[in-house]
Amino acid sequence: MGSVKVAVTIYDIAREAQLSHATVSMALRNLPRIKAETRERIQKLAADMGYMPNQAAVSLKVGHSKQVALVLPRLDVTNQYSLIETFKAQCTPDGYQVVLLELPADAEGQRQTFEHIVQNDYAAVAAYLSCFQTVAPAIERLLATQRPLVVIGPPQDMETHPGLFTVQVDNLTAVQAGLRMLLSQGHRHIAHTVSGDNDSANNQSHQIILQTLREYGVTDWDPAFVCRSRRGEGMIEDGYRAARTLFECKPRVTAIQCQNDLLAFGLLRGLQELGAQVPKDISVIGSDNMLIAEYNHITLTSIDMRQAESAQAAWQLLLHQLEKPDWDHIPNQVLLKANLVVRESTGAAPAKPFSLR
Amino acid sequence: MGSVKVAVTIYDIAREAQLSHATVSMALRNLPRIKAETRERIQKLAADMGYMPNQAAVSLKVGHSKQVALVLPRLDVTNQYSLIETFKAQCTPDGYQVVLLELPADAEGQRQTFEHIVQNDYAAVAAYLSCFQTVAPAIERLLATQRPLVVIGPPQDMETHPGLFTVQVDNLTAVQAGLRMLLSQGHRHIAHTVSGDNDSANNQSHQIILQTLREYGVTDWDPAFVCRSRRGEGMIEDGYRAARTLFECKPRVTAIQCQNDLLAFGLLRGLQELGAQVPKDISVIGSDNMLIAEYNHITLTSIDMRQAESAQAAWQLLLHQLEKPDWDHIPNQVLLKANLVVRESTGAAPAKPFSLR
DNA sequence: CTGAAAGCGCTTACAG
DNA sequence: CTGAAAGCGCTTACAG
Repeated sequence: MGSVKVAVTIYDIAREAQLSHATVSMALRNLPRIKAETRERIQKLAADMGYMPNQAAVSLKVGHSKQVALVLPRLDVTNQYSLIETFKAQCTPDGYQVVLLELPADAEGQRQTFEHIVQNDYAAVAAYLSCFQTVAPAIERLLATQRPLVVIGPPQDMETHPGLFTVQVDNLTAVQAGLRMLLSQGHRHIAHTVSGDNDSANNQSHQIILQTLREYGVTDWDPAFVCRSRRGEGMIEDGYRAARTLFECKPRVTAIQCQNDLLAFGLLRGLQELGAQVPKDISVIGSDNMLIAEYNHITLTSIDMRQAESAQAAWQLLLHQLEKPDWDHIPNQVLLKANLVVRESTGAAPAKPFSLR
Repeated sequence: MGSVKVAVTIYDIAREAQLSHATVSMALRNLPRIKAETRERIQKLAADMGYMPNQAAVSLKVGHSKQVALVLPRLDVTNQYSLIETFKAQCTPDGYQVVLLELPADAEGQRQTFEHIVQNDYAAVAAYLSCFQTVAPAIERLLATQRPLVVIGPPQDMETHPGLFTVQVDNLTAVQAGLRMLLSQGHRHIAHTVSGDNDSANNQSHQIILQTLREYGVTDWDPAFVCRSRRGEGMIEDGYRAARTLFECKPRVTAIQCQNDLLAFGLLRGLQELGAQVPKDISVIGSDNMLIAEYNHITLTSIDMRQAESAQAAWQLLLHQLEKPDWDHIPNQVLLKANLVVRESTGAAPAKPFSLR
């Protein structure tokens, strides 16, 4: 039988130091009330004994921890890489630990995740969302706990709640810029991937596209290209499959705007296998501007969603609220604009649209 | 002033129900000791009042939570995607919440991360590591807390500790298989990327390569191609830069084995810009078998690190230990073998090695 | 400058 | 079947 080693507590230190546990607590927290000499003695003793504060006890007493939850919808993290990195790089120096939570796709899983957050005393919460509506009930629940909460993401369907901070990344302007570029290059039959999901960001992009096409007099063409798009890496495969379907459903297509770079990568491979050349036969635009977009065989025109800046803004909002809470204030909101990054995958419209065999 | 809303506790429910808080607690935990009628009444009341247990209090009392920490070295998660997904998919049905923690590259950051874990009552911990030595002190610290801990990863430098479970993925055999394939295809001047870091997995791969080359009588060639390789997405860029250097440092090279798919992707782009064709002029092997490897313009030969199976094995070990702890047992260990997946980026050696302009 | 006491919200023996 | 009590490890008024 191994001897059961129990964690050392302030009581153990107190006994050893012949002091009260309250004094030990204060000494460890470096309160000036305690004589410098005693403070040092205790701190040394604590270190020697391998003392580590029990955060559950601290949490229970003070009502919150030094942990910040970063909630992400599926960790298809390549495109969220800089978001996570930047967020972490900001929190750490301020003394907070970042904990990542994946938000499942199903409503029940989302409920559970937010329940977990409510039950554990996170100091603050940042959630990256591509669709607000589905998680609205869960968010509501969190808001009741009076802890700083920021929602980051493109959706324009975000609701304003007192106490809810938002960092919105407007991608509609960039989507429109991409479309206008294509139109100016002679494209008329431009497809836009739409997912079956209730993804508001995607829906809004589509509305803008419809509207812009109309402005340019394109009325005999339905841009909606419905294709399955799982979240996460599976999207690559979905894009791959979509290549063939694209020409079947939209025979005259010469350009396509994808909702995601992963989908675009899969699509590029699919197009290659069909013998369609990019951008000679068909132009492709992605979204998220993953680093790999810049290093692909055919570099990918994409939309930079300003992940790093979002993370920065999000943490600033949270930190401000953590340092001087002000709950009866109008919800604070940061707006960023996504950028179109033009690369090799887009070009002049072909004289004749590509067709299968 | 908004009214300060305090969370509802079992005392609030007790008052409302005219019962003791102990009874409420037991009723909520569904103990059969409490009359079914009262149980239901209380549970309904709790739901109506929006009661949520304070996990800090529970933790403090019972000594651990229902959270499992999954520690990953940098969330360059594309290649860890299936690991995370599989792990989560396993824990959730068993009633555990997975929390992701990123292990920083610096020793101090690693210490902090493990300190955080020790201080918070995670039920169990799984850590994916590519190098054991650097985190050994931090692991030591964790082991003292007597909570199930499993280390997943390729490093063969893992130490055995009582109470430490390991899931080792042997990639050496696959690395060797890749090399032998290249040799059999006529390659002799085969490079292998080595990072400056103290990455034991990488070092061991290199030893195997040296040895295998010697077995095949290749003694006039140093395979070591030192190239910077940051972790995370930056690796793509490092690979891109490496293309030019490769031909400068290793003029007769006809094949290269990369330590990571991201590095390989960057390299492929670099090679393309230099006018080197893959695999006609040079063969490339990656590692991790990211999904995108299969959909690249030139599909990438890579090494499948069996991430999903690792995650599965890891959770099985943890769960077993959580259900019937047995600390005085010899450390349990699972061994998986990585697979070489051959695709388009490798082929017969060229008659004449490629050279810059 | 230090200590005794109360309390954060829960669970679990121990009585009744 | 239910309740009163003790205690998990801390922090923070309140006394001295």
